[in-house]
Amino acid sequence: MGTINELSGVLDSVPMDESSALYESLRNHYLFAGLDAADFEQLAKHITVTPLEKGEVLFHRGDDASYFYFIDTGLIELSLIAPTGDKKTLEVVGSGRTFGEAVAFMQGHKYPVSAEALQDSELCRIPNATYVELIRSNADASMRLLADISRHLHDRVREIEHLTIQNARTRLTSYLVDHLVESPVDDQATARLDLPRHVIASRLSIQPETLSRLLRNLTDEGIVSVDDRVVFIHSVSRLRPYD
Amino acid sequence: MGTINELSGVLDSVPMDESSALYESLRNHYLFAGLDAADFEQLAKHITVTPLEKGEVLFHRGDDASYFYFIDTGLIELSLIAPTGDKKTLEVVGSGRTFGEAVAFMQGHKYPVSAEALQDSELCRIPNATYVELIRSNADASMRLLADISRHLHDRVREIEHLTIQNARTRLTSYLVDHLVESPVDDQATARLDLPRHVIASRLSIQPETLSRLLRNLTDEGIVSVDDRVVFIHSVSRLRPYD
DNA sequence: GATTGGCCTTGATTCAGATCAAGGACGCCG
DNA sequence: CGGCGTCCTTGATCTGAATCAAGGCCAATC
Repeated sequence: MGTINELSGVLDSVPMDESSALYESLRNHYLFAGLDAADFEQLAKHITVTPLEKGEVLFHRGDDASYFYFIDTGLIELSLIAPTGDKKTLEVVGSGRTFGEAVAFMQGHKYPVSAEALQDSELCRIPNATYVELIRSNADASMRLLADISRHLHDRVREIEHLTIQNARTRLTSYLVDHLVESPVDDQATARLDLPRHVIASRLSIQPETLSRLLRNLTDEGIVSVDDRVVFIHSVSRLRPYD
Repeated sequence: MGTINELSGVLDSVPMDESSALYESLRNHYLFAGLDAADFEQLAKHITVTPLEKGEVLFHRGDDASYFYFIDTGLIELSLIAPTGDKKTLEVVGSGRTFGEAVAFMQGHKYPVSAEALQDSELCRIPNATYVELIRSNADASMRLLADISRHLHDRVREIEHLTIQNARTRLTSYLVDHLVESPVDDQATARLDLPRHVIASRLSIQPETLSRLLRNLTDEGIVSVDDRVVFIHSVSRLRPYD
């Protein structure tokens, strides 16, 4: 697994093409939609596009944070890493989403998590300082950013809840209902496990072996059927008895 | 343990006295310091003062959130409560601090935690809507609020780190060094356990029995001495070998 | 077709921390 | 003084999930 830092990454990065589809999708992202055209154009001048290969680390926890990122294509894992090497995946972020934007306002300006590519990816690198300057004078964008960061905060509170007052099995069943391909019909539904098992296990704060055993238990109890990455849920209500 | 809701609480609440020391301490709080005098005066008209007795619940997780709070005196516990009745204390907030301010920007406007008084307390109730309206037109206050909520977010990430890649003993030693009465001298220091043991245990996501045993282990190993609420640390470096 | 390596599952065992049960130690109140 | 409630500690036992160890499955490569 290679490691790059933000500086070396700059070597591969190029200015963003101002007439690209990427430019438009950034423009429409809710963190930028509140900016007026002139402001956004100004910001765009400072945005560069960088590729990141699968397995490469964009930044480590504790690195100085001068940028946040928008994912054009690919998949980025945000995680905490113990001195022992154990890893806890906090979040996996995909195309069209941003990560690292909350760090711009933290004292110290260090990333609180590490970021690694789970797939070959294309990222837009947005300088914190420029963005902060712009939204300072833009109430609409400020409000959107406040809502965005508040949502992150709420997500973390839910995560802590799962970790402390729920057990591994409940975390898995929550994960399953959060990943349904469509709404349940007739108390039945299908979930897709679109990530490697070990990444899902880390997200749930369990070992891959435990994930395997829990899925087996649910299968043995006749609650689900597992076929590779597809989990067919025979009874959502039996899967989640306390809803 | 009594339970009130925000509505019934209103009965006891009174408008804030505009020439009180309380008015000044609110004025100087960083969430309000960014407002100009006229704006703050406007906001103050909507702020009321409410007493809360020890054991009373101010709001439950899931309640509609229309207010956030500033603590004049007292101690408020913010917690998650499982259907089984198990409780996880997320944070204990004391005089001069606010809680619930991030909720104003969340979709749904529900409190993600419950709030209960650990001591008789005096709170200022600040209406979200009024505050949000004011900071919308105040870049400085917006930036402070962004920093505030980002710090909360960072705290939660650290909490998750403690819960997932550290064990109970490490959580306790972290708690101890976070609660030193002054900086270590000569590798020695003193920590105060200012909360009831069961509240500390909940904050650390362990049982009171486990807390007791861990303190005993540290004592047996000669690393600390415990005298009621005071923990004397004979060797900070032995307490925290990985710093 | 054999070999290698990545990924996942399965079984056996261990362990950290919870739970259950039984006392202290203290303050408070009659 | 004795009784009582609250809070904390201690010991014995249990258990959910981790760890250790082995093997299965499949795709890529030679």
